[in-house]
Amino acid sequence: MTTPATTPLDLPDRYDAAATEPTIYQQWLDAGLFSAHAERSRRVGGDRDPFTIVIPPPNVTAVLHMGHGLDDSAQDLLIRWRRMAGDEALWVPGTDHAGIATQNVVERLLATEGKTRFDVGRAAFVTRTEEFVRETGGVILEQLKAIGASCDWDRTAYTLSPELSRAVREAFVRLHEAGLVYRGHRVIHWCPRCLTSLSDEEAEFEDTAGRLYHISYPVADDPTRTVTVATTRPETMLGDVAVAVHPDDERYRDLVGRQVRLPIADVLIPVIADAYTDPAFGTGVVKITPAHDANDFEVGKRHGLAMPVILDATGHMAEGAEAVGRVPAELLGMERMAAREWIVRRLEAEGRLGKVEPHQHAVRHCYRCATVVEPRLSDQWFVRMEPLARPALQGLRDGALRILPERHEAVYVHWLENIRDWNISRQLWWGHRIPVWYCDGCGGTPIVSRTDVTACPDCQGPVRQDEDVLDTWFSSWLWPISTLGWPDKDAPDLEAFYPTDVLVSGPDILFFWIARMVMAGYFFVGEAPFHTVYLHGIVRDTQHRKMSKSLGNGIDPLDVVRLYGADALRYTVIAGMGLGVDVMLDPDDLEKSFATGRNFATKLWNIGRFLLGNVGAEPVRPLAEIPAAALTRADRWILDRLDVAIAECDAALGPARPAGGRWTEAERYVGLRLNDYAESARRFVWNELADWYVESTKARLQGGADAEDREVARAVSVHVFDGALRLLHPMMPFITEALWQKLPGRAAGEFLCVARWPERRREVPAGGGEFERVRAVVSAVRQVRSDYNLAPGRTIDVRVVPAAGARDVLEGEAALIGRLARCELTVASDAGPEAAAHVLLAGGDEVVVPLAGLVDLEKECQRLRTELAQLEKQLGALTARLGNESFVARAPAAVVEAERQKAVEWEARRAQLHEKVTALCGA
RNA sequence: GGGCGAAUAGCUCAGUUGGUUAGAGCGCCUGCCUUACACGCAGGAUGCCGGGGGUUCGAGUCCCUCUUCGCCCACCA
Repeated sequence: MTTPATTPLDLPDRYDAAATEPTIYQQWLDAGLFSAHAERSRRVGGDRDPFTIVIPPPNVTAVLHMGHGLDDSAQDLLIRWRRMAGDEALWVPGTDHAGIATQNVVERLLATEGKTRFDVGRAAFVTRTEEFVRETGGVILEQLKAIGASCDWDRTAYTLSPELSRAVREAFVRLHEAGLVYRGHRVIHWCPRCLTSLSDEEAEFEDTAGRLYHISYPVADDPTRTVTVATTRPETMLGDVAVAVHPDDERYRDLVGRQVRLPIADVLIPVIADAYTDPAFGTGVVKITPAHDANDFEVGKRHGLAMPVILDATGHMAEGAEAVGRVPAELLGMERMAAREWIVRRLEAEGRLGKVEPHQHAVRHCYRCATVVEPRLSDQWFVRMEPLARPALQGLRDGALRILPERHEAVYVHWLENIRDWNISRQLWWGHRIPVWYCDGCGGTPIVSRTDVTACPDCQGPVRQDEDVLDTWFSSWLWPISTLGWPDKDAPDLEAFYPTDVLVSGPDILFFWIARMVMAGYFFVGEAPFHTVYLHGIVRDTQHRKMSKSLGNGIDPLDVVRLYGADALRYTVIAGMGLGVDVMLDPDDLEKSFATGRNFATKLWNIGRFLLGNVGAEPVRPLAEIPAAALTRADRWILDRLDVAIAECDAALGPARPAGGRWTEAERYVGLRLNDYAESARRFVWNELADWYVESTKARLQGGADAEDREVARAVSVHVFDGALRLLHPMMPFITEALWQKLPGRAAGEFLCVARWPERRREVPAGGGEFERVRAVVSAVRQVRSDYNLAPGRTIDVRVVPAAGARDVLEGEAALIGRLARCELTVASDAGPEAAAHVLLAGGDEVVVPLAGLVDLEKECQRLRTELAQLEKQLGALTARLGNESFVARAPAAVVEAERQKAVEWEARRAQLHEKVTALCGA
């Protein structure tokens, strides 16, 4: 190894992410760079636009997985971008107490001790859970630091904190005061394992292969007749109170009003007519079980039917209210699936079982434990959603709110337009206790209160609080307002930072969380909580399966950080993050999955090592002080390319906020193309800065032949590398910060993290400029070298015959071309007679590589003839198009003009090629 | 059952309102340890843009249809 272990600037020859990243992160923290200052917000008289993101709060007991890695990388990118752009950037971190999820975890812990939560009791269980959260919770927030998340940790929130709990109570009470919270008695989704009710969203459909059982019920007053019902759930039949047919169904019209005998339970139930029945499905007769099916419940209400309960909370057979005598003794206490088997066998024995068909249907499952949900009749608290949905819909239509990708807007609208009331009570112990108290003494109306109630206001007697807790999402939907200080009306953060800006999330919680936040924002504060919803894709494995713990196909982001660094992780996921497109990673090959990011980080490091090492520590001259004439063609080119890169990155990231407060049609779906941003920045750094500018500047920086020119090269090099680091910083914060701080002229305590986002020096004119000519000649020579297998070390003679007006450029850059292409370049007036390889460039320059003994004239002619034939074909098509009157008349003038110009160029090139072929190869 | 989306190089995906010879990363092939980088450099190959039909001067892009896949929603037991 000839390279010294370290350069004078102390840049190791291999970037050590593991050693660098924690140090840098600590520097940012120590400097307080992530802390937002409310008073700087323009909304309260400051001079900065606020830019706020609230993190989708992970479950407090969660550990970081790749989904977070993606989600939080995107958020950090946006926050860092805006921070650099001069906004007062606030990223609010925090966690969610996650009612069912956390309770389940602690219950599993108790189970290892052979106990249930009922053994320890409510108070002790809650204490135990609090301890568990205190000990193990919040790990994920520490892990976020490892990936560089620039959250304002002083504002870390927790849905079950006293502050946020106060917001939850306030919200409940206000909704109640507005008549939007009510107690409802109806069939809801019940998880017999979690022992709680669930909202519609929490009871997820899953296609399941079931069976459709046909059961015949004898008609009571006609022993010769039976009616056959079809059901997927025979175990519920003991709760039947009727069978229903469609009012217009001729087959059963005469039976309506008569009775049938319910097998096994042996009770008489009526045949009723109800339009709910679909005559085309099954037999056209449906059994009605109001206590165990939401639809049947509605039918039961319409017909004033009894609602016998035959399953208990745990999903075991029981005789509840109005069901006494219906369930045979052997069945009592039997689990529902076993009961199904038992009943089917019994029906078969009694000759009541008809055909049993395989039946594919959607069955609801608990979203936390995947247990089949049991519809259950019970009393729950509900939120009337329709009034809340209206402004949320209007906000989207008005452009106060946009959702990217666009297609999700339709999903959002459809859900809100068909919104159903929200069951917010959970029969859990972990969560916000519902702020309702009952007085058993006087039995008056329930007391809904912001503060704890200790005695009945009417009779002074004892009161008891509602046993239930609120749905976890009832605290989550307040997140953008509660974390900023609501319900304090004059909370400084609320005034300075609300509404927030972008909400970043996967599409899976659009209904659970995002749409509800919008509703809460409008209802409680009167404004949408953010103007942009950015929905990214899901992380999947190579078989396109969602990464999950149970499948064991997950990737631990911390493994990736340890192996390749946070920057590599971030770059990889962001470069792969098309708008709304899933990101595919291979959990079995981290090397391959993250090579993109790791390779790019290494490249960047090496550019830095070279440039910083050769530029030295002396401050460079400001670009503005360098006369234009002192800039080389390469200098001008790379400065232009930087401007192009800045323009492309700005365009890809898009408008930070709607210019006029509302999204206009023109800008509504623009921006947040994170992968485009990544690609533009990468292309500039790698394919332009490293491949061309650094290569072409080596001699100027190292040679020292011309001290004045070296200063120019130093200044331009530092300027463009600085620009590159700024462009990359939101995506790769650590390595860019490490390099940036070593740029010459940096004072101690300066941070890229808060340096200004780059701005273009000028509009970049169209056309490649003179340096493009240099690049084309170099590429042509390299191609010839490769075609003829010339050893890289061998310097060859090359002649170039310039196009009209290009002589100065080529003569001026002959030395540079010679270095880049390893050749002795002479500018000639004609190609010369001997055997040589010829490349005719698009700009009209001709590169001639005489290679005595190597060049095969036949081959050269073949190549040139092929090229000529191809060009003639294309030119023919172009000429035909231009000769087409319809085209000329109907195509936009600019298009026609462009085609004309192209035709002129092609014709010139054709002539040149033709001449070359004639001269070289004869007719 | 309803709605939405996707189908482009071996793989993952770009391709903006129709307008040059359809691009990138990874992979692959050839040659190189050229004193920043082999996690690299230089060069290269690979596409009936899912099938069919239509609109248009012009279609990967718009319309219809078929096929395949995916997602969301849904009270047919």
